[in-house]
Amino acid sequence: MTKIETQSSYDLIFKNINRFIDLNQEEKNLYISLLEERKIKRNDFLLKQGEIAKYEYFVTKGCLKVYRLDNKGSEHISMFAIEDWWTGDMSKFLTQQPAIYYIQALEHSAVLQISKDNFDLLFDLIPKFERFYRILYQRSLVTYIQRANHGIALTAEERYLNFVKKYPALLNRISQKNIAAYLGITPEFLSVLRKKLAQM
Amino acid sequence: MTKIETQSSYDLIFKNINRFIDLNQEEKNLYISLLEERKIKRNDFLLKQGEIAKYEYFVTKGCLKVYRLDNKGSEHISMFAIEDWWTGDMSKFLTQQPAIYYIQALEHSAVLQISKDNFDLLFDLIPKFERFYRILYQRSLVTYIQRANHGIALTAEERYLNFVKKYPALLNRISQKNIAAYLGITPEFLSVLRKKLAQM
DNA sequence: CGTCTATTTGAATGTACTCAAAAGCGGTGG
DNA sequence: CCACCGCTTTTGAGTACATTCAAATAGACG
Repeated sequence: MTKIETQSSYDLIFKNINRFIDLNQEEKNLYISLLEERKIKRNDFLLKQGEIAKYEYFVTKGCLKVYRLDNKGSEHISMFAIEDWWTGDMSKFLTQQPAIYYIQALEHSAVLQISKDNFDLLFDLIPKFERFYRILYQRSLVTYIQRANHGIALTAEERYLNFVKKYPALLNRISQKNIAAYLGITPEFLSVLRKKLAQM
Repeated sequence: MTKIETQSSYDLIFKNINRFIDLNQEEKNLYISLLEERKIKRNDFLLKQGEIAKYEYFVTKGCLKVYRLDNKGSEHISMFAIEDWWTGDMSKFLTQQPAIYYIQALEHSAVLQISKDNFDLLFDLIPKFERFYRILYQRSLVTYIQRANHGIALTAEERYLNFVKKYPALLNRISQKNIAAYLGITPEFLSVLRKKLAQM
């Protein structure tokens, strides 16, 4: 039973990787040997600000938020990560410095994590992964360029409508407070917006 | 004379690429054969919204802005690109669809451009470039994640101060109108902010 | 030098925030 | 499985940040 579950979490990550590169069984086994499984209970942290960002994560179950606190103590969510998403504090993972982000579970969750050492090793052992990450980062970049532009160009209402359209599955899974922190507005104002939009 | 100038524009791009990978002379020659040189006069366009985004660009001289127009006709600048920077409309370059961005020269400029066909070919001919772009995109991603967070978390004043700190060289090179369009504020309000900051 | 665009200044307006308090909902322990 | 406690959401009043529109001044390029 445990074995079947384990197998299925690897199935998910290989299906993800297989979008861009093909791995043979030997390469898959090698890759698995570089990963660690980890379960996180609701509200627990995968990473806290100030800790060294030792790992990058692939979510196999549940839902997490990546956020930071500004100097006034307000929370700003950088991304939500659900099943089949990659996450981490990339800037500090690369340099192995203290993280500026918190990563917290919004539901009971499970991830596969890879350490910086193994990440570096990966490219030597299986050079194909250069291609995988090249394409993965390319796509992420497109998303973040758009998000950056939306942040400065759209009103709160337009950003909310865009979120609803882009991530309908997250709407019923994430609290309004967290959605507000993702959109960069107060929960009170999101409440006002939703009321107004419902009346239209 | 022309030959020396040509040589120096390639020097710049190889110095840039050499940050992450080493190329031998044969590989360099092959790479050069995939590039095209192009000069753009001040105010002319490298790309316009609606045109197919055929190329990615490396700036060897001058300064360009990448921007889009919203439904009200307001300009939103995604990035400035000066010497030694890569630019283009990445999302539409990858899919070879009509561009959503304009790319316009703010000064008389020169670029090296690579077509999508040659870009795809590049990874087959010189697989090392997977690594180069993996690292390049990784770093760009860090910048854009931060820019996305700043857009929703910081006030206009904080974003301006951050710009001044991060890109001091661009301050004396780019008009306030364009800086305002980059920061997502009106030129009038930037003028007010600067006056206030000067008095402090 | 002249023209066109950028910048400054000010008044009125709109968008989003803060603070406070009430109502609603959901997870946890019993 | 239910009831309670704590957190989330709603609602409202007052305020701050940033925009719009208009007009005057300054500055840059051909």
